[in-house]
Amino acid sequence: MPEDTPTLDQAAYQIRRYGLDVDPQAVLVAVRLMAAGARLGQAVEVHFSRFGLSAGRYRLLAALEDADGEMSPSGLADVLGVSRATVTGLIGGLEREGLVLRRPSAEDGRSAVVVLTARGARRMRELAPEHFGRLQEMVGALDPEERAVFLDLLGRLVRGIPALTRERSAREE
Amino acid sequence: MPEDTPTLDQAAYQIRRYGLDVDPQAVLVAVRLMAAGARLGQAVEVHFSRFGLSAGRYRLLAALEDADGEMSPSGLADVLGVSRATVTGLIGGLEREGLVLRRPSAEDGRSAVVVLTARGARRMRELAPEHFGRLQEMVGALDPEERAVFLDLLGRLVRGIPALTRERSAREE
DNA sequence: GCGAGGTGGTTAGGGGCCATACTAAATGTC
DNA sequence: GACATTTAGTATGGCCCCTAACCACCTCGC
Repeated sequence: MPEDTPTLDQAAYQIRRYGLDVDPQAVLVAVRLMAAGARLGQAVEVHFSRFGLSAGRYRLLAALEDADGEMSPSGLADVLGVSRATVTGLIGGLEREGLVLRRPSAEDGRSAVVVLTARGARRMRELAPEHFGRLQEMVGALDPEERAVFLDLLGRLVRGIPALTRERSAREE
Repeated sequence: MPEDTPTLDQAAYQIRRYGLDVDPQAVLVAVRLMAAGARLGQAVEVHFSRFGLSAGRYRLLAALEDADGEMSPSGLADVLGVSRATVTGLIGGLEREGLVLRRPSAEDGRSAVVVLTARGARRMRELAPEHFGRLQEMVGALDPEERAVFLDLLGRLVRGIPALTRERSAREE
C-alpha cells in the first residue's frame, strides 16, 4: 500500500473506461483525501492505543476538559459530532477504566452527567506532551504559510462534501 | 458539529492547559485533517449506500476491474491496503449480492480467484457517471492550480504520519 | 521423499461507528 | 389533571477494520 496511490494515470484510466467527461485531477484529489483520512485514522488509533485510549475516547475526555469536567451525554454527542448511541459506548469503556463516571442529573430526571475523574484528568495530563509533540512532528514538513494554505484548501473541500450526499434534482434522474 | 472545528483558539487553549511549547497551528492542521477524513468517510459511505455498496466493496470492485476482472484475495489485500481478513469479509458481502464470485485457483491449491461477474461489471458501469460526477463536484471549489498545491501538501502530510506511530529513542522515555 | 517453515484463506473476537427501536421522564395542550 | 408529543439515554444489530489463531497447501533443504 504505497502512499502515492492512486496515481493520476490510474484515475484517468478508470474514468476513460466509461467514457466520462471528468477531470482526473479532481477525482485524484477526492480519492487521495479519502485515502489520507483512512490512513491517518488508523495511525491515530495505534497512537492512542499506547495510552489505553482510542481516538473517540480521547476526544470525549478532551471535550470534558473543555467543559470543566462535566457534560451530558447528548451534549457530548453534539460536540463530538457522533450519535448518542456512540457516546453511550464510549462512556461505557471509559467508565470501566475509571477515567469517567456517570451521575444522574439533579434537574432533569431523564438526563445524566458524565464527570471526568481525577484519574481521567491525570491520564490526559500524562499523554499530552507526547500526543501534541507527535502531532507537531507530523505537520513539521509544512512551514506556517503552507499550513495556512492547506487549512484554507481543506476547508473548501470539506464544504464541498455535501455534494456527495445531496439529493439531485429530478430531471438529472 | 460545525465544519470549522476546532478553532485555532481552542487548540491553543488545550495546549496551554498543560503548559506545552507546541505550535497551535500545527496541531490544528493535524486535527482538522483527522476531522475532515472522518467526515468524508461517513459521507462516502452514504454515497455508496445508494448503490448498495460500501466504500470498501466499491474499492474492491474497482481493483478487480483494474486487473481485468480477476485477482486473488491476498493480491486484493495488498492493493487495497487492508488485511486479508477484511478482504474475506468484503468478498463475502459482494458474493452474496452476486457481484463477484469465488473460484479455486488452478495453479495453487491454497489460493482462490475472485472474479467480477457480469452483474458486478454492470453495477460499476451504472454508478460511474454519478460517482465521478459527484467527486468532481466536491472538488469544484478548487481550481487546477490549487488542486496541485493541495495534492503536494497532502502528500507531505501523509509522509509525516509515521511520526504518530514510530517508536521513540530510549532517552526520550 | 519428508519434515520444517512459509504462505493463502478463513474464523473468532474486539473496537468504532451507525440507524433503529425501545423506556422513562419532561413538556405542551385541552 | 390527563393525554399526546418530544427528548435523554440505552440496547440491538449491522458494517468496516483490526489482530491472533488456525488449517491446508506449497516449497525448500536434507
